[in-house]
Amino acid sequence: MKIGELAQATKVSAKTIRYYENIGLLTSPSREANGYRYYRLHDAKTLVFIRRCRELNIPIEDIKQLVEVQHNPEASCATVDNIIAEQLARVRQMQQELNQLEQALSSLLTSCSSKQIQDCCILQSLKSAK
Amino acid sequence: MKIGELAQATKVSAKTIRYYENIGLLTSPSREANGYRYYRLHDAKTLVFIRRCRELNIPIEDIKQLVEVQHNPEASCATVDNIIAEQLARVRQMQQELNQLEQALSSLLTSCSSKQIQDCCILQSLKSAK
DNA sequence: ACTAAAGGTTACAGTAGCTAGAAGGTCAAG
DNA sequence: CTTGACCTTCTAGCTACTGTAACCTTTAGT
Repeated sequence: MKIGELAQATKVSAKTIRYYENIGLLTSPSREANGYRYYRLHDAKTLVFIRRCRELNIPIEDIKQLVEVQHNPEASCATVDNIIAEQLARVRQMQQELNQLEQALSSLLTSCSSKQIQDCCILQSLKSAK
Repeated sequence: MKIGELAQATKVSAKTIRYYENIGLLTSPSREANGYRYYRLHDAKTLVFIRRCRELNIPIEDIKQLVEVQHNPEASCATVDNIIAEQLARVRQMQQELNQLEQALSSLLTSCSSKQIQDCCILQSLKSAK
């Protein structure tokens, strides 16, 4: 299949597919006589795997490892485990930070009933200490 | 004060201060005879305001508006209100997405007790449809 | 046969918000 | 007089793409 077809099949844009090849996340496919990239079913599978990982916000460098580790089926499962655990920790950290942010912003928003900048409580809050 | 002193006083790195000047978030300060940047108290206040906004993850373009609007104290408060409301909406959106992510990752993590990649349930989950 | 649209190719630049590094000038202390 | 801590400018790198330009190939319609 050509890159456009692969893009449609996997819901990853052609641009992104070329980008993934560029950075070495996808192996370079063979080319047709006209220079067009020619993909097999296997490539589609890999690409869908990659898309799922990206939807989970797993960084590309980690996805590289996940893809590579699948090439030797006797490798230990620990790598996979570690990567997922790390992502989970990252996500939980972000959740905490976002909760604090939500607090701060929503208390800012409820505080101001002024019409003019000079009396704006929001700005006052942002100027003064935490 | 020189840039290093300003950096210490505001807890914004000198590098970042120059960057802010570059992108037009901070106005260019006057220079001493040797070419060093020379800052006043006012600059420190502005910079602290900016730091607080950044801690709330407010994008630089929005902070620009918040800084500018303070120059005419009779302007309407609505701009400020809108910006904060927008940020809050963004944060709440991210909270939702992160919650889903957390769900997905933590259910992945509890699922695998295999030792070898070929039997790894995590990879299996990532390969199959949602 | 001609043409226009829809695909493909490369390469370079831009996004956000910095951070790191190189190569050099200035200043105070020992 | 030299060392070290500052300061200066400029360029490049980070993540994960996306946009744009300039060009080539294939396919469908007239």
